[in-house]
Amino acid sequence: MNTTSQILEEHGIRPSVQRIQVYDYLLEHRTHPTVDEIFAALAPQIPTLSKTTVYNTLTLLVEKGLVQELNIDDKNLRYDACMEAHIHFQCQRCGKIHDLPYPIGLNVVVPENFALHRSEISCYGICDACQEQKH
Amino acid sequence: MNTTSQILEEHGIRPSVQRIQVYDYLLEHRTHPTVDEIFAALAPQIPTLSKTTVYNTLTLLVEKGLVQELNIDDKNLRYDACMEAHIHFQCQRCGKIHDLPYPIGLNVVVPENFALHRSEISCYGICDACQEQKH
DNA sequence: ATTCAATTTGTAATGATTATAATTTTATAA
DNA sequence: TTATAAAATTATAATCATTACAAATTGAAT
Repeated sequence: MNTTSQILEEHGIRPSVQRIQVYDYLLEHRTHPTVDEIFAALAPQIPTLSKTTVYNTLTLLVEKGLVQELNIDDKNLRYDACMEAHIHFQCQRCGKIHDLPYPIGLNVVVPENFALHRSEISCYGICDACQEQKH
Repeated sequence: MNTTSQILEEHGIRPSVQRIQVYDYLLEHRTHPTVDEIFAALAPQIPTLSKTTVYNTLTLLVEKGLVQELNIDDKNLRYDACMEAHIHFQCQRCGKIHDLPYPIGLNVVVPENFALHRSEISCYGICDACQEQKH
């Protein structure tokens, strides 16, 4: 098994404490957190941590293909360390983002003269937990 | 045939000059414009126009189901008066957003206890025009 | 130990969006 | 038509996520 540090190195990222912790946080919390949430979670453990570093680190992780950036939320960018094919569902009541399986048989195709780098499928509605509380 | 004014009324929107022009602009410009682009285009024709009004109008048009709000661009919200099933492609070089046909046979499904209101498919890559210029 | 590059940090700037309150317009009805 | 209330628009200020920038720190290499 690989340590987080090794995974970073394999992807050409020097494994600083900050980078390890940010990536670890994303690996362990599949909540699609915002920058603020990541910063708030790590700040106690890394007292000198700067929010700029969280931004820089996430940009780097995305560039190196370890993390994906989600545009699903119109307020904040969100980050996801799961790179397997899946789609997202944001609850319009609680705001939480849930993973959903990738639609079977779906193959996003673009015209010949377009080069497709990535695609993102975002769903919006009311999640299971919020449905129950309805009243 | 229906005038823009009539369409607005049918959707419970009082057809003010500002609302007609914003909606008309979206109907005639399938460029998925930002609020700023819409404002800049209409300001000459409506000298007193306020950007707040453009925001308010777009929110209203979205609420009433005449326009959809796109999260595809991480910088700005974008608006689209086309409500037919289709997906979007943003060029990572020029930033333009192109319409693409909805993938055949695709049916986005969510678990039973989730209520799906809408979904959005966003593609990223290099568009046809930018491919050619490559060098 | 010294030097250079990479990384982190703090602060300030930017810019999109929202909040708020005042003003104007529109509809209604006395 | 005039008075009044509601709706819509406007201008301004506030908020807040993100980016820019420069200084400080760390790490690696000679």
